[in-house]
Amino acid sequence: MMIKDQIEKLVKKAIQSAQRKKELPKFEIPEIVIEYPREKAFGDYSTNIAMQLVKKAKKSPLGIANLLVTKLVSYKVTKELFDKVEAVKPGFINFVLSPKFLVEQTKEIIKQEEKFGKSKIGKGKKVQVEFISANPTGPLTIGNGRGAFFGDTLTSVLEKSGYKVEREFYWNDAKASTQIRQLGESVKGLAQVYGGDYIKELPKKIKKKYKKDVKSLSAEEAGFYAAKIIEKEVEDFIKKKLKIKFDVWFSEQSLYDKNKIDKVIAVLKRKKLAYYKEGALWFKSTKFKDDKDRVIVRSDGTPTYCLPDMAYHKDKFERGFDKVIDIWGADHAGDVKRVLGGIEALGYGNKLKILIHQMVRLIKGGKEVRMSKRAGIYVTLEELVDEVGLDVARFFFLMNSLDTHMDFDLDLAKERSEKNPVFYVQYAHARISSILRKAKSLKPQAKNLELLNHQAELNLIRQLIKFPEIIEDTARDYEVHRLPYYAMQLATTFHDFYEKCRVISDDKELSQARLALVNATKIVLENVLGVMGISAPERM
RNA sequence: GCCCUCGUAGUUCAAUGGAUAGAACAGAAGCCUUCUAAGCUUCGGAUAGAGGUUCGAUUCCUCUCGAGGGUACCA
Repeated sequence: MMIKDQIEKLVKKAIQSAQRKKELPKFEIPEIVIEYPREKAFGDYSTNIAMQLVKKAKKSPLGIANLLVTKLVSYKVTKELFDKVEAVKPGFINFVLSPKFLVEQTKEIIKQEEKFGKSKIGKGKKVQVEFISANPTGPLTIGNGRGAFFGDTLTSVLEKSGYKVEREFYWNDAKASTQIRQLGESVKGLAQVYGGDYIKELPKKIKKKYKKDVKSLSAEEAGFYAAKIIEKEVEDFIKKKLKIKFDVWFSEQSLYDKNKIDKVIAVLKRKKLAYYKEGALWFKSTKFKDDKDRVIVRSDGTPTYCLPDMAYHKDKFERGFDKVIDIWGADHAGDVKRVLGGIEALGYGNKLKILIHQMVRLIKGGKEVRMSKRAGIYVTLEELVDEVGLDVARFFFLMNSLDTHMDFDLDLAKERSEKNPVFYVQYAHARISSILRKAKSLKPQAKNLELLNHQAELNLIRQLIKFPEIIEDTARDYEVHRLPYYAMQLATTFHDFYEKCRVISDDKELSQARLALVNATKIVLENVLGVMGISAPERM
């Protein structure tokens, strides 16, 4: 059990005990939040429950805190876990972990190795995460980088938390869609909807691979073949350069081929959620909190994108996922209500979670440049990765919360890449590896750990044992940017330990203990970097 | 117009309603005869503005200003 949960339990027990003895009136106990205090002086964990109970208990916050602390310190478990539990104005209860407990945890880390941080909160649950899902009309841009690295890392976090996870990429490759037709027109040279050099190359590639002359193809077919070529290139790029593995590459066209589109229409009609107006078929999405009803089949008989969207999500749920997470850019934020309404209409309730990331603004020479795939103005993700390296690119994007509107300056990114904090974290790992190489004769094992009593040593352990909580919190709230910040904090704590405590010395027993701690740190660093898809170098 | 995000240090970003708002980069000053100085130590520097709710607001509510996105029988 995680230490946070244990504290929560203990506090709850203390409140209940006080209630039984009529020291506190009867009331329903609210959720007990355990947090990390900002200041080290306030201990390792802290709760504000006393202040929350003021109204219910009709007592002063500090009075409640003191009462609870009296109860808490009388418990046997408390004595084992904590050095100090104290009530502090204005009414916080602070917990300081005991060195004994910290040392025990270090053993646990070494024992569990790469399994450290795993939990069972997702046990038995199947989750699908769909991300990137860029249109097959051109290469991935830096804008796609956000969803790419976020999605990849989130799935790793979920896997570590016990979920069975599938990664899926959705290709909007339907011949009936406007963009594929327009792509075809661009390739045939009939229109210039999509620009960029790669468009000019496509007729040759189509000829080579499919033995077709684009001139003899319809716009739809030319677009479809062009899309297939682009898809292949993007898939290779994602696999080889981004090192992201998707389990499923889903084709929108397949929904048409398998008549899944018509089935949605049938369901909506049966549920009386579709109606004809002005020659078009409308979905009554206002019934599901959408701002207005949406056309699903145009008066010319072709479906709008709403329909395949619904069919696609219906298909996902028919595959038996307990939860489906979609990661979209803010340019699709307007579709959220409609899609949620759509799946509710089809009977899949609230199993869908849509995460929106804000756009990446491209800055050049201090000025914003409008990115446009259509106009061929953009920075590709490949350019960025080639320029700064995958580790830097991943860390850079992962550091931002999805809500942040990112300003991206390629020149600045290049200039700053060598100072990217990812190196700071990796350097900690390289230092550790170096120490372990030097100490080959002394095998790092969980021996003499009780000798670890220096503040720098204990602080390091404190950071290490946060890792499972970091993973669990992230699996719950999807705030993935927590990970890089944790990694930096852990590196800082390690570097501090390194400055203050020499690992290999004449004192063999202390050396062994410190080597064990260093080894535990290596394990956690590899874990957190691994989850983020970032390498942990042995040397730098 | 309406809807969704966002506005924090010179810059790029953090901060489940909590205690003295944190980092990194940039700037100033120090630290290598000892396990990697890609490191460590110290200093200066910020919540767009105005109200409100709360014991307590960067966080919640209202308004103003500013930025991005969306508002199609385009995707």
